[in-house]
Amino acid sequence: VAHSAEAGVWPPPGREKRAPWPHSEPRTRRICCGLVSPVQDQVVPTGSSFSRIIVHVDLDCFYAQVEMITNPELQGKPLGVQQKYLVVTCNYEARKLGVKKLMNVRDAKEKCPQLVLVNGEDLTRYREMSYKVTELLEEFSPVVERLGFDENFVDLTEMVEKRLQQFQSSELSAMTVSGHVYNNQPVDLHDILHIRLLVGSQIAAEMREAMHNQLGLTGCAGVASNKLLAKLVSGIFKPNQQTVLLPESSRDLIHSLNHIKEMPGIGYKTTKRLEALGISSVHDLQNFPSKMLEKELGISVAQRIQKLSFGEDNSPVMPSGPPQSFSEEDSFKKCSSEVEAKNKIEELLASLLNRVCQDGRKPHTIRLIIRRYSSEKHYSRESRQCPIPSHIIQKLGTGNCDVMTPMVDILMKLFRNMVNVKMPFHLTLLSVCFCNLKTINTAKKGTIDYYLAPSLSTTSHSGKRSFKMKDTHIED
DNA sequence: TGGGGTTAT
DNA sequence: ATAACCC
Repeated sequence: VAHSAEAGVWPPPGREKRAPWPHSEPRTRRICCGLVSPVQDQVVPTGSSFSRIIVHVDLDCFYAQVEMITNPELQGKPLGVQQKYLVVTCNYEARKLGVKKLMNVRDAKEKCPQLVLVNGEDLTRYREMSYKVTELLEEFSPVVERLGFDENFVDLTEMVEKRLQQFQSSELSAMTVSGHVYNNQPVDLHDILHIRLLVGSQIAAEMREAMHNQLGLTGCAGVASNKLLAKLVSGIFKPNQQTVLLPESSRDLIHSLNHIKEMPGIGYKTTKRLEALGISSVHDLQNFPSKMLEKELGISVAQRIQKLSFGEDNSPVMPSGPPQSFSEEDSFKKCSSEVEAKNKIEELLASLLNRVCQDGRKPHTIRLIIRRYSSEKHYSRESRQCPIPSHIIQKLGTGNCDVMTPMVDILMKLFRNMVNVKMPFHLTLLSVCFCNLKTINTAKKGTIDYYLAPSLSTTSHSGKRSFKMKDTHIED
């Protein structure tokens, strides 16, 4: 919330207009009587304490679980989910036999000849189940942030406060934790922070119960005072267990990390740069001179990750709402002709059109992404994007109009803008992305909303355009 | 490494 | 448009 502190409102600017979807409950809210903490410069709810109660919910081997629900005969057998030549995830039977995530299919079969493999390149069922989980959690409390398909953060601060207000003081001595306590730390029922975290652990248990009863899914949960700590503590007891972190054990938790690369928020690149500075442990990062770190990484990254090293994370749980983009991609050994590329692009686009149709909102931008073959060189993608012409946007929801042909034409223009088709080329990935999604305008003519609503179909009479001007220009 | 996602610059 | 991060 740091960037919206001056406005003093929830949610931060830019997120508040997101559509109420998949159901009509508000996805955003204003924290009642919010105030700005002089310490953290953050909007927080008023109440007995400034500290938040956050739960991180992490499904066990999610794709494998979905496959076992789809085909119950797979239950009890070692199961791997395959994408191309990789086992991207596997169930616990397979893990016991030595199969690891992202293991080569050949290595996995060698380790575990009985391994059953199912193809998981089509994410449709995983995506659908993923949103069912998020929706279920939103029923507990509307502020839910997705991280990938199988993890969610929920801000339980208000829910815990409400439960405590209903509480009889006579019940206090009977308060118990649900699940594990990190480090087996004793609970102090006189400590309000402990009490609030215990209530959080009870809500987390109810969430996991609901996931199991209503969706048949198991998972872990971690309860703590911020997202970083909740995420770290959720993984302590696996699978299908939960853990709460009491404040006195925060230091132990972050120092249980063996290397800074295990810190969520410190990725591949930052790890390399830190290592070049001689920083490899959490301790190293804590003790490194702040000014020097800022010079090396920039003030933003430096301050953020050094706070992380102390277990501090003031980032709010942002309600994810409906997706910001839809994409479909396919990787392959080789694509070296325009016809080949066109066929692949048509496949990707067909799937995307189905998805975008079901969503109801309309994308206003389309993007084509490629990966070129390069021996030994690391991972780089290139993309071109352009606005979707308004006459095509209009046709998007409507069934029998052919929207494929003009869209493929646009995509092939983007393609030729990136790839010189008169020269030999070698691609290993194609991806099509719809983004800049806008809700259909339901504002009534003559109302304020009608005139304030961004135009979806009429020509723009003002000089201002809502899209960015660096979009590639596609001539008809 | 796959097939997705997000935000910041 | 790219680069970083997440799963």
